[in-house]
Amino acid sequence: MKTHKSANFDLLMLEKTAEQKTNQWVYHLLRTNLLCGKIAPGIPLTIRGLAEALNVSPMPVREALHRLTCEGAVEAKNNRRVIVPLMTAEKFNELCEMRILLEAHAAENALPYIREADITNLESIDSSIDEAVQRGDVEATSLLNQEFHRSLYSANPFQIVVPLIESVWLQLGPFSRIAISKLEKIYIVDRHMEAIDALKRHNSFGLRCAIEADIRDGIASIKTVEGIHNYFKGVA
Amino acid sequence: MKTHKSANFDLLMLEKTAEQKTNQWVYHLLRTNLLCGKIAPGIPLTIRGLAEALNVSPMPVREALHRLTCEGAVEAKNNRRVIVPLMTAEKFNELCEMRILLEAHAAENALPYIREADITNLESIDSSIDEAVQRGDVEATSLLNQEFHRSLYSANPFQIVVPLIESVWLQLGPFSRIAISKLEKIYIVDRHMEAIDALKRHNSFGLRCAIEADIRDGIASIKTVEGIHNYFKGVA
DNA sequence: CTACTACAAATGTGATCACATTATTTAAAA
DNA sequence: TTTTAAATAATGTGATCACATTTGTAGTAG
Repeated sequence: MKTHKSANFDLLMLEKTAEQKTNQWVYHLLRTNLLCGKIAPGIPLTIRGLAEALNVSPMPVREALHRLTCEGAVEAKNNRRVIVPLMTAEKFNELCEMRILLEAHAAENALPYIREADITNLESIDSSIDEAVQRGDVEATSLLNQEFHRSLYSANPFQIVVPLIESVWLQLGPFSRIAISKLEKIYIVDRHMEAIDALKRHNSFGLRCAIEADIRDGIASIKTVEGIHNYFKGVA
Repeated sequence: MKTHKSANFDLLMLEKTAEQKTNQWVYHLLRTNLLCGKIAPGIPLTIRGLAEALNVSPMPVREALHRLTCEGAVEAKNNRRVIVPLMTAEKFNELCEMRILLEAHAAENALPYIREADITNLESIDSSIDEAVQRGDVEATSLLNQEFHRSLYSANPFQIVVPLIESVWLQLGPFSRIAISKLEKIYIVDRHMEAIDALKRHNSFGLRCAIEADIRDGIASIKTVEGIHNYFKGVA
């Protein structure tokens, strides 16, 4: 029996597919948990603790944590601790501006490559989001929402912006969860529908507006949350 | 005597400072070599080969290569090879657009935080660039040029965009070297001077224009290079 | 001379260990 | 009871090893 420190992480597990290496599995698992806000800011993530919690050797966890660090998802303090970074109001604003800047650009540059199959796919994802919202599944809603955006931007085969966008998402992680959990169903669906309509009409400006509005809706909904200030830095 | 594979990498060495860990040293060394184009696209980078060339154990190289992979500086093929990715015309255009988008934004958001000390620092860097250009030192010019831009954008203490910009730089790495090597001295200095002037006058739009022009000059100079097509994918 | 097969070398991944550094607990003193 | 100091536990880093997979090279058959 390990008498270590009872590393009880409350993680949502993913099954490890056969073709993916252990480090990829660990990376995607941690990443998913960060993106849907399952790991709270401030608590330290340790290599050995996670390794024990996931029943793997420390090595894959080490690589996954390093990768998440360089993507900005977690922060390596100088005192040898890795934590989910605390949010500040200024950083939050910068991240939101960055989302709009990058995603509006990505959407416009994806538009010329959109085919009917892509639109069908997006509509399918959107209806999945609808289901997830109706059954109150916050994690699924958050992840499906990201899949919607990523699928749209990835239609451009020469795109290099998605990794940058995902880095921003990772840094917004815990907050996007709050946003989605408080979000009225109507807003999300509407904006995604607007985006799909713009795609069908090859309307570049309309697409940009829909994406921007979708993001701003999320931001606005965050700011209406009652105890939102408690999630910012400086408050325990 | 190791009879391995004579891993002769032509790297420009950096001295390992006392306070930095081995993996950080390896990372910065490889990064610097990639940024100034010392490592040509296509050739495979191996953990053991680099470890032998740098006289370190494979472990720090492993971490450095993983980090560079997730930053897009090198590409991990599905067969187990890590190479400097080959450039395509479309990808090049996307990267250039991304530079302008991100750096113009970064410059504008840095402007309110610029102090006289920052301007003095930028002028100092600019004169160093001048010296490097005059003595024909391509690597130094490339690195100093990046330092100019990074220093400018980093004036904003809440900035989160510099890591994204650096990722784009890394992906443009080998090409920026070509650009700088062919660049007329006048252009660089002029644009940087324009930027500094705009800073002094707190002229946001002027700053944006100067940065955009600086980037576009670099792109334009690349496109005038004679054998530039040889550096794109598809040509040996 | 070319194409396919088998053997050998090399590679990335994961595991385990040693060590210096840091965090946490325990004990003592005020 | 509070503060300080020593001792103990835990951590990240780097090194080495084992193993499955892939690459590269001879060697053979056609």
